[in-house]
Amino acid sequence: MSGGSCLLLSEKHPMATERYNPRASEPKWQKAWAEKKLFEAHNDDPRPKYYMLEMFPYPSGRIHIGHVRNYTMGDVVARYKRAKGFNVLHPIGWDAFGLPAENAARDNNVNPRDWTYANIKTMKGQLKSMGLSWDWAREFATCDASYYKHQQKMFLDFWKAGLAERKSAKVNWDPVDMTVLANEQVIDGRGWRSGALVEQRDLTQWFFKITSMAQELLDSLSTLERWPDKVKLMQANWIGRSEGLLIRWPLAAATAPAGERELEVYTTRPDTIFGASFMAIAADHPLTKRAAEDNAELAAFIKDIKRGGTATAEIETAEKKGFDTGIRVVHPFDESWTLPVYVANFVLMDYGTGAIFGCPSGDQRDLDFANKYGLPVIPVVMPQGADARTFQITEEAYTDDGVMINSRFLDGMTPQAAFDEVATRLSGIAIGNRPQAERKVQFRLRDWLVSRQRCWGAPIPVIYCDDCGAVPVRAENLPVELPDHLSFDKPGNPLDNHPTWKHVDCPQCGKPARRDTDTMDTFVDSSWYFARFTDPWNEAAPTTMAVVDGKNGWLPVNQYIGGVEHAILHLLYSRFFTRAMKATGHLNVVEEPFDGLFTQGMVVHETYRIGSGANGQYVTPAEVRVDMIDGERKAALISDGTPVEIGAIEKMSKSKKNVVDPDDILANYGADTARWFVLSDSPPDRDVIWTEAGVEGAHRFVQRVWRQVSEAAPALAGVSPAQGVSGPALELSRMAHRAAKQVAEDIERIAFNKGIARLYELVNAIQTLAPAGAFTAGKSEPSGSNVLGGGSLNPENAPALRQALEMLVIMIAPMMPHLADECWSTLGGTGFVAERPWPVYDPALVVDSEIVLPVQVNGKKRGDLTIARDADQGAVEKAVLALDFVQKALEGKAPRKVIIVPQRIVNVVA
RNA sequence: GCGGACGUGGCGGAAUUGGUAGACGCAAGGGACUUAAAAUCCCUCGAUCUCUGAUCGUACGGGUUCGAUUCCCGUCGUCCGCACCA
Repeated sequence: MSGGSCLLLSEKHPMATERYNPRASEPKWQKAWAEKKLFEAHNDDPRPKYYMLEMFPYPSGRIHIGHVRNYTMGDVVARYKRAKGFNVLHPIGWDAFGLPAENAARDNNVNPRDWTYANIKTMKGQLKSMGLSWDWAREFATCDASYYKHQQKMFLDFWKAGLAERKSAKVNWDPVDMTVLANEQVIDGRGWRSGALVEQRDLTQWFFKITSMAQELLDSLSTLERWPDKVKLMQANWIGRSEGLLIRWPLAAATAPAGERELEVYTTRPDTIFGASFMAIAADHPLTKRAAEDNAELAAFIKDIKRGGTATAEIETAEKKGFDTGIRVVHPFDESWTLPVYVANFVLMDYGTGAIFGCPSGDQRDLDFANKYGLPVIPVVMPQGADARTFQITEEAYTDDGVMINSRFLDGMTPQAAFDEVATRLSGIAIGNRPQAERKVQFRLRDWLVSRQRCWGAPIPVIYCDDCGAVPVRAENLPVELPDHLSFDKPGNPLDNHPTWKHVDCPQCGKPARRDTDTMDTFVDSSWYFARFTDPWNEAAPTTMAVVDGKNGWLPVNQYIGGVEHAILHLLYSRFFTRAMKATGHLNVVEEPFDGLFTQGMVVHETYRIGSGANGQYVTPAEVRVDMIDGERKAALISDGTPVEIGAIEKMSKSKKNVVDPDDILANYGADTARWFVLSDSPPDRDVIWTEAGVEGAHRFVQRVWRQVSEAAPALAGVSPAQGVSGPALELSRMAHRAAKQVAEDIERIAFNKGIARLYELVNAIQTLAPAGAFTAGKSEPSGSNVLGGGSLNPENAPALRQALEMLVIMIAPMMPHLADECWSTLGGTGFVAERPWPVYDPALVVDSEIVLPVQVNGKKRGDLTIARDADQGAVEKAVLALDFVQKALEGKAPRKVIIVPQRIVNVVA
């Protein structure tokens, strides 16, 4: 066992059959498929449509093993669906805008465009060697002007429709990437790409109004039956709906700054209103600003918490701090009850109203705050059955359901009833022209900030004129193309620094004006590419209404496959974009872009390290050999035998060096072996551990199939396939037909590992019933248990063997398409396997006429009963009670009960 | 802190609605073939014991059931998402 090179393919064999050589075979078939345009879909093909899509790659330079797994899975589904008679659309393109190109451009003094297209060329070559059944005729990159032109058109359409707007807001600023980020792109307070602590800045930027669809995006999750629950839950949490009450608290006149009358708060727990003991408002709250005008101490406090609070991450860990403004509010249900108003560092200005009422007994954070500042703690909800007179809250808030106490007219109610009672009463009281409280649904979701201060993206097609303001670029002037030359000499956005690009005349008045030098978030590019694939040739419009969706259209994507890391960002944005496209006339009916979603696991690998601690150095699997020494796996450097420590199994990463290069695998073993390996063993949604031994196992299987087929082929020349009727031929047909049924079901359910196990079983059975080698070598063993007779293939059995092998070849084709075609042509088949339909199984062959029923006594298996499949319950019971071990267990007594689960099991209760 | 998922041999994992636990693969051990190696083929492979059989066994402790890997309650552990969201 080693992680190093492999010589398998260069070995010479004196045996009759040559080893299968993927290096010769795979390019041959890839070329033949391309020439036949086998995988190009036609929009006017009358067969039922099936749209199979994998998340398209970013052209980083080289493919990684995760691509191999993702695209193999999609290819299995695409090839299978073709065999099932569908007109399959299986396109590929490039998510080609983004920061790595800019960084490469800056560091190596190249044009980001050249860098990107060179990478695409390299990766395209690599991916083509995998034999994926993609429709390359529809390929595009999002950095093609012919693509982003339409995106710019849709941006303007969204603007016109009120789905995009320019507004000033507090935004996340990434100080390393020097750009703003959307909320979704801030992870643990850091930029999703740079990892830098994100700062808050007030800027005027473009937003897509995704919040206007918050309710709809939430509700429609329940219609996505073929999405993982996990992803739906993550989206639901992200949208973060809550139901509450907006309550206006009058300020006590003597304590309020001049002109200030009330404080409006949002709460989801109005039932706890009699447990309120303080109000807390954000540092940015207007009332805070008023209060600080003549309170230097407060002003200093605000300055202090704002300094600590520029970075989101710091807010999260900061100690809870408050400052009593001296302002008092009056309790809505008791004019004589006033509560202090604090400025607190834990209250966020951009959620709710930026103000809360604190109920210490029902909220841990409020309790901590109250204990710190000596504020009252009044229990208002207690568990069922507790004693209201003695129930107390000291260190731990009570947040569960229960009974209302210490709450006057709410006492004895459930919190839910109390919620409604408070809502009803306060809604009925008017202050000025408005009720004192109203029900309000609040979302956590914020609008999608799409402006980026970057040069390698789709330009925002807006011109700013001193007189006319923000003016859309005229449709006939689209696309707004990026300039050919970009200079990274100066800091900041090269588009902004460009000497001429931004200077244009106002489309409205003709006066000199300036372009928007921001580009769109690259997640905009990937929010509609799936729609563009349906007709990438349309120059006039983003989509062609006749084919994009609806009766004769492609969308929604039937099966989408990609990484779970896009569970929120890409998938939520795409769902919004699809709705926005429908609203602006770019789609007919579809609102959900992806009917079926599958999130595949990662490819992980052991790590290898020399030395430990700070001196430890990771080494690549290719440099290491692993041997079994005294039952223990030991690793050492191949070069000089230096001992190497075997570390944890982790996601492949450059820093841990636990990467395997797909190119090496493809060169050593071929695409089919790589494809087969990434599909076997682990369920597709879980991580798969890459091991050299596993790859070699996959390669052994490739050779086994080849040997089986190629050695039987001469004996099968001129034989027509047919089902076997008896003996080993019948058994062979049973196995093949059963596999045809099961493998299809497994692929439909995206359980490729199980389908592969079935195929192993089938090959094992074929090998037992028709031993390879017997056809060519003179040393066969004639036997009644296989299809041979007298040392060669019994002619009576030949049709069944031919059928089983043909079925096998068609069934392995989705996973190992090159080997399948090589086998197919060796068997004398015409055309390509990809043109063959999926084998139809004979239902009579997949059920046995006799079944083996396990027999339990008192729930423990004691033996089997072989009986006719259609035997009735009475016959089964009789036969069971006659069994030796049952008789013995019953000791002559009658059974208390006999439970017969038809076709499954019998349990005798003694 | 909140929400969710998961826990099965030496390893990856099967077991479709509660019905034979360990399919299939990997690793390991033994054998055949070979001058030798590779390749290939055959056999063994959850644990224990009084070994032609029996007992135990799906993280741990309970429960429901004729029957539990599967359902319920509790404990422990691992992973993921969100996180001062009022």
